[in-house]
Amino acid sequence: MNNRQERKLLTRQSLMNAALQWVEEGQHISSLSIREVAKRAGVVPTAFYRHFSDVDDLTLNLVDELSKVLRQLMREVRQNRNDLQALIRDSIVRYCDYVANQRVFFVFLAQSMTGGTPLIRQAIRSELQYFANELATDLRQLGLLPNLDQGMLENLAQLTISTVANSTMDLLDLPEGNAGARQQFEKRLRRHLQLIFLGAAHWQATVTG
Amino acid sequence: MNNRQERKLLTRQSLMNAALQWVEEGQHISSLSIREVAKRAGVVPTAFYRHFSDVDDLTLNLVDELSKVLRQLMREVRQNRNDLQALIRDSIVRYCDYVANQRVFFVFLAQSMTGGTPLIRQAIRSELQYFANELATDLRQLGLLPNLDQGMLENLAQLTISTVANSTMDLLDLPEGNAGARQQFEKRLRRHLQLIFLGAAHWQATVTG
DNA sequence: TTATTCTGCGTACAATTGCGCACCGATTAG
DNA sequence: CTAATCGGTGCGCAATTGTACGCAGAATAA
Repeated sequence: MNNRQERKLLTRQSLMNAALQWVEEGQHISSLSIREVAKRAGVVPTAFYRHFSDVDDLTLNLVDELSKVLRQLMREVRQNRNDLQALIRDSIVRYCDYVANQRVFFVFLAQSMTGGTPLIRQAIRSELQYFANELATDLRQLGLLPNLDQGMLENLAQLTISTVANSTMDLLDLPEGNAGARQQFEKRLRRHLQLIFLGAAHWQATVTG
Repeated sequence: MNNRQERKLLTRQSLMNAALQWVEEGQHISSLSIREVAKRAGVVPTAFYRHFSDVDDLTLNLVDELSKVLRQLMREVRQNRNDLQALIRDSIVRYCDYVANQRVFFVFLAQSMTGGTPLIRQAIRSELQYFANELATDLRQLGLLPNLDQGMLENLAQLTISTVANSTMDLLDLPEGNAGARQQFEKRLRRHLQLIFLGAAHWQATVTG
């Protein structure tokens, strides 16, 4: 047979996919049993333990795995532009498209952001912080917002990322195939980001609290 | 014996408290079984069905129940002020205090916001929208931000509410008893809200996208 | 080659699960 | 006072759960 590591990685992927499938059916990952996920992966229950110690462990690895993919997405969404308005608009459109095409993915992450163990939540928080840092770097390089010091730039980036991240569940819950609702959502999110960046553009030492 | 309805309401409360206790122990509400919650409530399993059809039903009622309490809190946090900066600062402090004193409460709501059934998520969304509307009304009455039309005022309120709501999980995950981290959190949230309201103050027809 | 190390399989068992049923005793309605 | 109502009890049963144990056969190491 093939390389043993490959085989192992394959069933590992099967288990992870089975877990995502569970989430896709509207279930919460925490209500997934070892037997159930093993059955869906086409594996005997005890085989599960060759890969993960329990469901929480699987979940944590799933977060790590999906984080890699997310970073790839973020690299694609990043784009050099000088027009902040167009940047906001295009980024939103791209992001929404991606979310729509990778529903399970984001449902799972949204669930885990508030539902997992503290360890899992921490992992997702780190990931969001990573994105915020990348955004802050981009914004600095673009040279817009020269009035912001490093600290405020980071605050701005954090707020931006968390605003987008936390709007994701709303996006996921939109009735599918309803283009109107989708456009309305995008417009609202755009307004929110515009508000934030407008505030950033006017930030001065005036606010000292 | 006492009034029958009172007795019934009492065990109903017991069941709800038992469910919250489950969450308090770090478990997710979706992994709660009827037998478990009944045991904790000091009731036989089948008695559960006299009150709820299943755990989802209990969860939904729990959301409704807690929403009432939340509205009460919000009324307390509301306060007439003319100084926007002080309003932001004080509201944050009050909110954080409340969250710290009612942990389970908010952990449960945060969980359900992303983890529950679509119905439950919808219920929480409605609640947040209610708060946003109240905030919008308040802002209008305060007469600050006369430059915003009704639509943008609602956008501002939505963004504010969701920013606070979504920062709650971060607050809950702060190491307890660490006043420094707590202050740092409050400062960050304050900066975020300041950014938003600064943007609102400068909002004009300039942005038309 | 031989020996070892894996990975998945099958069985097994006690604990827990949802839920149906009959029952009982107190409250309430007539 | 009588009878219906209704919330809680107790039992039972089939299904599902976590996890321990030994086994087999392939990949790897010697």
